[in-house]
Amino acid sequence: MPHPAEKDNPIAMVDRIAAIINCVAEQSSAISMSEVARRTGLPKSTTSRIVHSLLPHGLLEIVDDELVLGLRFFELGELASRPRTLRRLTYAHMEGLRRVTGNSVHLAVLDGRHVVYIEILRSRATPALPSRVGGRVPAHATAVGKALLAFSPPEVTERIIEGGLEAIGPRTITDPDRLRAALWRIRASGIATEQEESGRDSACVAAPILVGESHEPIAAISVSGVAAEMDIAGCERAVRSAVDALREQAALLPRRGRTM
Amino acid sequence: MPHPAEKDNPIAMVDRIAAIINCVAEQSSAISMSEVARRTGLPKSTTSRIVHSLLPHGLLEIVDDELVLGLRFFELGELASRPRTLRRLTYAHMEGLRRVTGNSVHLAVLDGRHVVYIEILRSRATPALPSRVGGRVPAHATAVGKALLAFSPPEVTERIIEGGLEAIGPRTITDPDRLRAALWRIRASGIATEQEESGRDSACVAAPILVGESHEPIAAISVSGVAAEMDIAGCERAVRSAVDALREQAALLPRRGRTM
DNA sequence: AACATCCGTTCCGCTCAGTGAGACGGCATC
DNA sequence: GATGCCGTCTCACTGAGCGGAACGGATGTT
Repeated sequence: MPHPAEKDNPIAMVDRIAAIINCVAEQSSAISMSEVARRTGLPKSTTSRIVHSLLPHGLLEIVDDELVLGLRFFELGELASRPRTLRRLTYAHMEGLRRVTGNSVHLAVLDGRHVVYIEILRSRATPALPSRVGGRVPAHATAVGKALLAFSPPEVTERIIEGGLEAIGPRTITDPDRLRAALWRIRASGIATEQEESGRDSACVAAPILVGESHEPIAAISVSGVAAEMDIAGCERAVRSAVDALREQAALLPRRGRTM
Repeated sequence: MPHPAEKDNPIAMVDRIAAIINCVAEQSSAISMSEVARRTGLPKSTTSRIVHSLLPHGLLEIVDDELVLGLRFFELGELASRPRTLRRLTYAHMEGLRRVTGNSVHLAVLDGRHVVYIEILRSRATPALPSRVGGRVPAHATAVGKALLAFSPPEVTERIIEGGLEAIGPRTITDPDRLRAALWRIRASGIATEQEESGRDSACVAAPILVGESHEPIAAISVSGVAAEMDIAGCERAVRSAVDALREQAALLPRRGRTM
């Protein structure tokens, strides 16, 4: 669930369509129409009608009498400008970080209470990471997320804290005041770290890419690896120099979009 | 325009939504709301209302008071199962083709009268290709497209021919009977070639990935490069052995989805 | 200053697009 | 042949969505 559907939407139809698409998307494999109807709470006849309206646009497809996301999403995903330009402009620096540190490098943006991974460069030294391009993880439980939250407007962070801090790793920060303190220190140092907060044995060093006079955090870059094997200080220096270099391209970097 | 919107849709709302999204997608940069209203022919008030319903779902974003595709499309694009499994299963063979031939390798599927590129491995020998992952090109003008059409049901091909054969390269086949003859030969040989049909100096050798007893063409792989420098016969052999190897994974390969 | 555009948003009475309970036919499984 | 689940279709009802018009703001023009 990306956005908590804030207010009452003037067009209920859009919410129904989104519910169906999200339902199909959440399912890793295919899903039957009745199952979609059951999970969304929509009547079967309504579900059937909407699904058949989405098919000719390529937004959904039927494979073996079951629903999957359509090819059109693949196309539109490649056209989405923000992730694409972000990828393009940061790629060289990410590749450099991987080479220098020998660890995996992540690029993520903040979206509601989650971070979404835009690009991941994997290293042999840090295999089997659960992260996935396009994947979504609670922001407070990752270094990139904390880096972004630390420089976001306070009300954004508070809203997330109020929503509850779910533990996803052995040492995820779940106490509001501990998180506030951590964010404060990150805001002072410009660097966020994480150890076993997002998963067992994980460690991560991240920094936000800040642009403009308002220091808007448009994305964050991290270096992550196995906790015991990482040179934290070295990674900090490397990440810091990468985001500093990126600030010089600030004019080209895509701003965060409003979604409300 | 992906699909010609075949029949009258029972839900007009979906068509409006799709029209707006397609309009934003076609624009490489951002686009104003009034401009969307103008191009789609929708009233301004209607456009405004629908756009504001799409925002909270992350399907659209507002950047500098202009519309762009939302982050959600990026996420959903990465989740679309057909392109993703196709990519994963063919990657090793594509990489092998690039190594052996030294040229660029394309993977594409048929969608209506176009092919959509699912994966592209570029080679230094063939720079500056206009093709793009997620990009869309008229099927009859490319080797991959002809490979797919040759093994598609005749009515599919005839529908495309009836729609007119647009020229996009110096030697694009625009005559219906010449195309029918070409497809016939491709169907016999299992290999499609192309020289300056999709662009100046381009040359391409493609073969369809056929699965099942019905020989359903789920995708096609091609090797492309500069016309004058290519070893056509060598590429044919290489491509043929790649798709033959892929047929053995037939059970894992994703079927084409129905969209009607 | 006054005027002219063009922008996006909001208002509000009308109406037809979309609803959804229920019936239906098909296809397994018991 | 009975039961259960599937997806589709029908159809009378109604309220969700429509869209012309008015509005307020930003920007440019004379």
